[in-house]
Amino acid sequence: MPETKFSEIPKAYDPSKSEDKWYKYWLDNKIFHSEPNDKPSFTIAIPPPNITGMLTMGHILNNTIQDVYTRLKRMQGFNSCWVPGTDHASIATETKVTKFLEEKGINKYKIGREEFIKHCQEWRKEYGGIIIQQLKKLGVSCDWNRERFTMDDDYYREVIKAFVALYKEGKIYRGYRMVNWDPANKSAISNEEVLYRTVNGKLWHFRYPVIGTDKFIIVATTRPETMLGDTGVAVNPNDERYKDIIGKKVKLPIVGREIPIFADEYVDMEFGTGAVKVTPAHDVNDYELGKRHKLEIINIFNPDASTNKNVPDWLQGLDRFDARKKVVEWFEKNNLMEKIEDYQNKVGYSERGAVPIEPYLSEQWFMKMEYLSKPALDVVRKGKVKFYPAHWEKTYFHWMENISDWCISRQLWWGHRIPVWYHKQTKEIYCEVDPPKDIENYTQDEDVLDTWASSWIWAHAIFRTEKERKYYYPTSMLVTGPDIIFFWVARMIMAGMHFMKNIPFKDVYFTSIIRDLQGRKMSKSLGNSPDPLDVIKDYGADALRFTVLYLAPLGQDVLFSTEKCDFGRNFANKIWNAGRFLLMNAENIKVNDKLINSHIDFADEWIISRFNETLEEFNNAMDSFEMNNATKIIYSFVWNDFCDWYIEMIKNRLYGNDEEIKSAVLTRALSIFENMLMMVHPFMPFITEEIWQLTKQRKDGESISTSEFPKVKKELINQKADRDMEVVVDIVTAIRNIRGEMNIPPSKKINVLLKSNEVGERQIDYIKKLAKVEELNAGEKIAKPKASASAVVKSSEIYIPLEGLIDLDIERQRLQKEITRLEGSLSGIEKKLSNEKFVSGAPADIVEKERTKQKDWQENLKKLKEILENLN
RNA sequence: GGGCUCUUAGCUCAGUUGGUUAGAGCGUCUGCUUGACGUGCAGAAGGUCAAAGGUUCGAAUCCUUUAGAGCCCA
Repeated sequence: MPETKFSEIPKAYDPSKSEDKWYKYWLDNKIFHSEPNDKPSFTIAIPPPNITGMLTMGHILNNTIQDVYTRLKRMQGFNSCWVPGTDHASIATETKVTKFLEEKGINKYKIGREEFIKHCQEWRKEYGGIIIQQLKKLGVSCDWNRERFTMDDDYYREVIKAFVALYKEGKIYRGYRMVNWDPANKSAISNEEVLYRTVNGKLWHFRYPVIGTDKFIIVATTRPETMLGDTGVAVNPNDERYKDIIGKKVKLPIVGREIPIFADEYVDMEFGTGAVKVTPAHDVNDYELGKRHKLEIINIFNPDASTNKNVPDWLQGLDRFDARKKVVEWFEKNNLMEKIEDYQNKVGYSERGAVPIEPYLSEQWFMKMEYLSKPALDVVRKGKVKFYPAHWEKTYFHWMENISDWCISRQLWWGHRIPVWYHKQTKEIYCEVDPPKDIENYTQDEDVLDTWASSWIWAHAIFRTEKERKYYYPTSMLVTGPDIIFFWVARMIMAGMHFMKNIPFKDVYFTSIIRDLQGRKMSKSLGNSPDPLDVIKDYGADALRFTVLYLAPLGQDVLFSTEKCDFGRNFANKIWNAGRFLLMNAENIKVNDKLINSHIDFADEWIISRFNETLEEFNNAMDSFEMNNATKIIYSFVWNDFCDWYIEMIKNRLYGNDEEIKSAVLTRALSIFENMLMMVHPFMPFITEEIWQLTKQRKDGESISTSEFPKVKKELINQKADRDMEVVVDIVTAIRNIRGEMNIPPSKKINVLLKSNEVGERQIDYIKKLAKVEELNAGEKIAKPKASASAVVKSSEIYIPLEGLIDLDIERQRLQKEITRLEGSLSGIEKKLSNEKFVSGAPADIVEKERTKQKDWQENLKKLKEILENLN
C-alpha cells in the first residue's frame, strides 16, 4: 500500500491534479508507442484534422471513441497503434492564409507562389500543432512518434506516386470541361465541395424581341446577368405556343446579338413561360443544350466572376451582382421587363469560399472513377468493410453507383503540385515522380491536387516501410463523421483497393453530430459551441469523455450542453469516493491476497457474479460498437451494484471484530474494485490511473493502461447468489418504502417481523443493517401484529409494528393502492390466460411463465387483502 | 422530386430476434449532518410509447398510411 493517508485524499476528485501528471507519465514510459511484434495489431489512423482547425465538440466525440477502443484493445493484449497527424487542407488553409495576408495588406498574387507557400508553412508551424496539443488534454493515447502530416516529404512523394501511376494507366486525364468554380479562390472545386442552400431570390421575366415579327418571346431566369452570354432560346417542340417561331431568331437586348430559337425536349413546358434562355458557358444544362445544337459558347466572366471583354463596354469589369443590377435596370427602363416574381431556389455555394459557385469552363485534371468504384463497392457489399450504423451503406452505394469523374486539379498553390511538365517546344507531356533532368526545357503544370487526393491514401501512406504496412495494414477501424463519407471514406476504400489490393479498414464507425439543446449545429457564428478546453478545465477530461459517450447513441445526433457534464463529473466523483472508502479502510485493515477467497458469503458471490455478467454485457456492447450502451452498463454496475449495495453490505463485516474476516473482505473488495477500474479505464483514463496507482504499491512505469483487461469467468455467474441477493434487495426496499411513506426518519430504529421461509441468517444481518432495523424476527410462523405497516414481497410478508405511531388511514391507502395495482396487472394476465388461442398458440415456456406469475400475484393479493381486512 | 433517420415521463434519451408490472439521468416533491461521497443517501410522483389502420394468441418493437422534425442527393 502506498504511503498515502486517508487524510490526504480530498473528498472531491480534482482532475487538474491528475491529468497533466499522468499524461506525462504515459508519454515518459512510452505506453502509447507501438512497433510491430508478435501480438495481433489493432490499428487506427486518425482522421487528420486540418491545420486550420481548433478542437471542437465533434473532435471530442470522435477522438474519445478512437481512444476508448485503442486503450481497450491495448489492455486486451493487442498491439494498439493509433497514428495521429494533420492535413495540409489545401483550399481551407489557402483561404485562411490569403485572408490573413490581406488583413496585413499583402496580396497573394503580388508576392507570388514561392513567397505565398512560405507564408503557408509559417502558418502551419504556428497553427498546425494547436489541435494536436489540444487533443492531448483529452487524454488520447496516440503514438506521437508516428505523427504524420500530409505534406511531409515522404508522404508527398506517395501522393505523387499515386498520381503518376494512375496517369500511366490512363485513369487520369486532362480536359476542357464545365466545372464548379469558386470565384473567391479562383479555383475549380469538386461536386462534393458544393453546398446547396435554399435562398429567397427572384424570377425575372424578360421580353426578347423576335426578329421579323412584332412579337416578344418571354424567358424567365434567376440569373439576369447571364443573358449577356445567351446564344439561343429553347422551347419544347410540342409546345403549341411557340410552334410558329421555332427557327426564327431573337435580337438579344443590350448585346444586340442575333440568336436562334430552337426546340429541344429538355425544356419543361410547365416551368415559367416554357421558353428558356440558353447560356452555354455558364450553366451545366445550357452547356449540354448548346453542345447538342452547336450554339456559340460565350464566356462573359473573368476567373473572379467579374464581367469580361465579351460584354458591352459599359458593363465590363463589374462584379456579377453589380452586373445583375445594371441589367435589370436596363430591362425595366427599356420596357422589356415582363414581371418579377419572388422565387425560392437552391444555390450552390463553395464550401470554403462561402460564395455562390459559378459553372465555368476551364482546363482541368480528372480522375476516372468508375473502374475504381467497382472493387470498393464490392468489399462493402460483401461485408469486408462494415459500416456502423449499417444504413450508411445505402448512401455509399448510391453515390458509388452514380459516381462521376473527379476533378482533382485546383488553381491553388498550397498543396501537392501536379507532377506534369510540358515541353516548351514540343508541348510533349512528361509525368513522373521526379522532374525531368533537362528541367530548363519544361514548365510544370501550375495546379495542385485536391486535398482529398492526398488524404485518400492516408490509411497506408502513414506507414513508411513494407514491414510496417504488412503488420499494420489494413487498419482495424475508422471513426469519422458521415459528412465525409464521399470526400474521404469512399475514396480511401478505392485507394486501398487499388494501391494496396486490400481494404484500408475493417470497421467504419460513423459518429453523431453534436448539436446544441435547440438541435442546431454547433458553430462559431452562432456562438453555441463551447470550447472543449474550458469544459475540460471545469469538469475534467474524464467527465467530458464519459458524458459525451453516454449521450451519443450510434448514428444519432447528440444534443449537448456543458451542464450535462455534471453527469460525468458526478460519476467520476463517485468512483473517487468508492476508492477513498476502500483506501481509508486499508489504513487499519491488512490487505492479504491469500484471504481473497476466504469468508465468502452470498453478497460476495453476488457482486462477483454481477461483475462477470456486467463484463459480458460490456464486451458485447463494445463488439457491436454500442458505446453509449457500454457506458450505461458501466455506470449502473459502479453506482448501483458496487456502491449502493455492495459497499453498504461489506460495512457490516468491515466494522466487525474479526481481523481475518476484515482482511478477507477488504482484500476481495479491493480486487473487485480494481477490475472495475480497468473496465472504466478506456473511458476515464485519468481518474482510474490515479486511483489504481493508490490501491497497491506499483512499480515504476507500471500503468493501468498496460495491465491486463479482466476476462469473463462464466463459472462465477451464480444464480443462487443472485436470487439470495434479490430477496434482500426486495425486502430492504419494501421496508424503506414504508419508512418513506410513513415518514419514519432513519434515526428512528424500528422492529420488523418477517413471515418468510426464504431468508437465512446472513440475509437477516444485511436487512437489519440496510433498512436500519433494530430487531428482526423472521420465520414461517410469525403472527401478525395488530397495528402495523405491512408489505408483501416475493413470498414474504413484512410487518412493522408501530402501535400508536402510524396513521391507520395512511396505511389503508397504501395497501389499497398496492391492491389496486396488483388487481390491474392480474386482470391483464387472466384475460391472456383465458384466451384459448394464447394458451394453445404461444410457446409453452411463455404460457408457463404467465401461469407462475398469476399464481404468485394471486397469493400476494390474497395476503394483502387479509392484511387490510385486519386493519379494519 | 428521390433517399435516409427520427417522434417513448416536464427535459435528454435507453428499450437485442415481437413475450414480466415500458427503464435511466436531469428536473420536481418528501425525508436524511446514516463512521466514502450533499458532485451524496433513502423514498415518491410522472408515460394511451406522434396518429390511424393492419399482421399476430400477443406490438413501443413488424407492415401500411398520415402528421411533424432533421439530414443527404438531384
